[in-house]
Amino acid sequence: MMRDQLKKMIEAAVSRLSSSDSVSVEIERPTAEQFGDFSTHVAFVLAKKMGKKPREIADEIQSAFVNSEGLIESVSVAGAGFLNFRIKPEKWIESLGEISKKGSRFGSSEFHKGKKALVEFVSANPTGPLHIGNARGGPLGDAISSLLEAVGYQVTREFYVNDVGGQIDKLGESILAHYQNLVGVAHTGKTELGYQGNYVEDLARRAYEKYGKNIPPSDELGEFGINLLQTEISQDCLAMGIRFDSWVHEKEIIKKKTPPVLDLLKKSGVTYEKEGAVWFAPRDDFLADRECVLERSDSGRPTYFANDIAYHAAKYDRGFDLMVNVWGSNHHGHVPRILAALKVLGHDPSLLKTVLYQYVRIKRGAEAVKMSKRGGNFIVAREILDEVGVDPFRFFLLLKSPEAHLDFDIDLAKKQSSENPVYYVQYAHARICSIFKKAGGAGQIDFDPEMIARLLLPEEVKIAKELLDFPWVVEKAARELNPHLVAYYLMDRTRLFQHYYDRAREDPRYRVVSDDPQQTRAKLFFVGCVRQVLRNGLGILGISAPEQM
RNA sequence: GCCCCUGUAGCUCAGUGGAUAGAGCGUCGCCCUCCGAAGGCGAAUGCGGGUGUUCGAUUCACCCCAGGGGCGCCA
Repeated sequence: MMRDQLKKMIEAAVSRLSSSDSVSVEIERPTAEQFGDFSTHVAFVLAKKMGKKPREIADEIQSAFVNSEGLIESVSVAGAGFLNFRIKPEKWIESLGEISKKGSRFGSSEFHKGKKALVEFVSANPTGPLHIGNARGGPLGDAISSLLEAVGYQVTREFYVNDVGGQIDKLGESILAHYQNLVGVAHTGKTELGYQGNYVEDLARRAYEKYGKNIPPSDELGEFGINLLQTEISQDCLAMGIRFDSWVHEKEIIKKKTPPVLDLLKKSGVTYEKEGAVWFAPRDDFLADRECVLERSDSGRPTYFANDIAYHAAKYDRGFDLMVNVWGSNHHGHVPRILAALKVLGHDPSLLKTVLYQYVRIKRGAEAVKMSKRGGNFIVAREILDEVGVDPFRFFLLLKSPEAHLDFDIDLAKKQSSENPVYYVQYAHARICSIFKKAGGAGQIDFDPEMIARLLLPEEVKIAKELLDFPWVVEKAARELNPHLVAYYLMDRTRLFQHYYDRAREDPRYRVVSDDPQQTRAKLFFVGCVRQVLRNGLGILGISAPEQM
C-alpha cells in the first residue's frame, strides 16, 4: 500500500532520469527517526551504471520526483546519497482503517494464493518419549506453517513416523529384558539392556499387564512399544497446540515407494557396490566424499537414507509447490545427499527447503540442566510443557532464530511479570480488552476521517507506522521461514504501546476513555488496532491472546 | 577423518553491504489520588582476532582463536 505507492513513485522518477534501464527500487526503514519514514539507497545502485556520484544521482531523483498522491511531506537527500521520505502524519492514521477493516486478516496476503506447501516437522522416532530437543521443531514447524498460510499457501502439516529399522528391534530387546526382570526369568535376548531410562521399564510393565506370563517375542514387544510411544508423542503434540494433517509411516514407504526408487537410482548409474553394500555415489564433484549406503551389506535392507529419498520423491509426486523440512541440526549432512538424489530422479531441488535447528539447553535460573540422549537422562518435553504452560513453552522456543543454540530458562518462563516476554505481550492485549470493557463493552470501531485530528500525538503516529509494518514483517518471516521475527516484532511494539498507555497518567490527551465522546471513539479505534495486530501476531505463533489474565 | 552452528552490553539474545548497532534480564535511582503496578520513566556498558572483496564490512570471503553439536551401512 503505502510502501508500494512510494516504490512506484520512486521508480517513475528514476525512469525519467534514465529511460534505458529500470532498476527495482528497494524501500527500507531508516536506522534513525530523523531520516524520515522510508529511505532508499537506489542512488548507490545506479552510481556504477551511470558513472556518477551517488549524491548527484540522488539530487536528480529528488528533482524528478512527483508527489502524485499528496502522500509525501518531504523528500531529502542525506549522507553519501540516501533518499529519505517522510509521509504526512495524517496519512498514517488514515491507513489504520485498513487494520480494522481487515481484522484478523490484517497481515495476511494472497501472494501465494493457489499454491500448496508441505511442512514436515517433529518426526521424532517413536523409540522414546518426545524430548525437548525434538520438541523445538514443534512450535517452529507449526509457526512456519502458519506463516506460509498467512502469505496464501494451502499448508499440509506432516509428521513422518520412523517405524522401521534397527532402533525398533533394539527397543523390543530392551522391553524384553525389563519384562524378564519383572517376571523373574533369565534373559534370553542380548544381556545388554540397550535403551535406558524409566520409560522402558514402564513399557515393560504395561506389556506385562497385557500379556501376563506369556512373554511375546521381542519384535512383537517392539511393535507394542512404538505404538504406545507414538500415541504419546501425538498427544504431546496436541498439548503443544499442534495438529498434524498427515502422518506418513516409513513402513508404508519401504513397502511401496522405496523399491522403485532404488531401481531408478541403480539404472541412473549413481550407485555401486562396495563391501557388500549398495552405495549412492553420483559422479558429482560436490558429493565426492559424501557417498552413503542405500542397502545394507548384512541384510540387504534399505537404509533410512534410501527410504528418505523415496519419501521425498513421493512428496514431489504429491504436487507441492513448496516443501519445508524442519529438522534437528544433526541432519545437516543428510540434506545435500537427499537433494542430490532428488536431482538424479529428475526433481527440482529448489522446491525443498530445510530449516535446521540447533538443540535446546534447559536452564533453571543460572544452572544448566545436563542432558544426554545416549545416557537416557534426556529431558522429556512434556515435563517442561506441563511445568511452564503451553504459551510460554511455544514462545520461548520461537524466540531465537533456528540456527542459534537456545537456552530455555524455566524459571523465567514461569514468571508472571514483565520479565517474561510472553506475559508482557499478553498483558498488553488483556489491558486493551479491559479498556474496551471500561468503555462499556464496545467492539472494534471502524475508521472515520473525523478521528484523524484526535490521533496525531507523536506516539500515535509512531505506533501507526509500526502497526502498518506488520504485513511486511509477516512476509519477510515467511520468506525466511523464521517465526522469531514475529516474536520480536510483538515484543517491540508492545513496549511502544505500554509507554503510550502510561502517558495518560499525567496527560489527559492520552486517555482513551474520557468525557469527550469523540476522543473516546477515536482512541478506542486506535487501541483496537493495536489489539488486532497483537492478536494476529500471537495467532501466527500459536499463542493465545487472553481477554483477561 | 569429515561436517554444521555460534562468538555483539555483566547475562540471554536481536539486527544490518551503508547514515548515531538494539531489546529483555541484571544493576542503580525514581513513579500507584491514575483506562489493569501482571505496569512505567531515567542512567551505564559492546560487534573474538587478522587478511581480503567493496566507494563503504559488525554484515560477504578466507584464515586463526574460543565455545557448542553432529556424521562415518542408527533413524
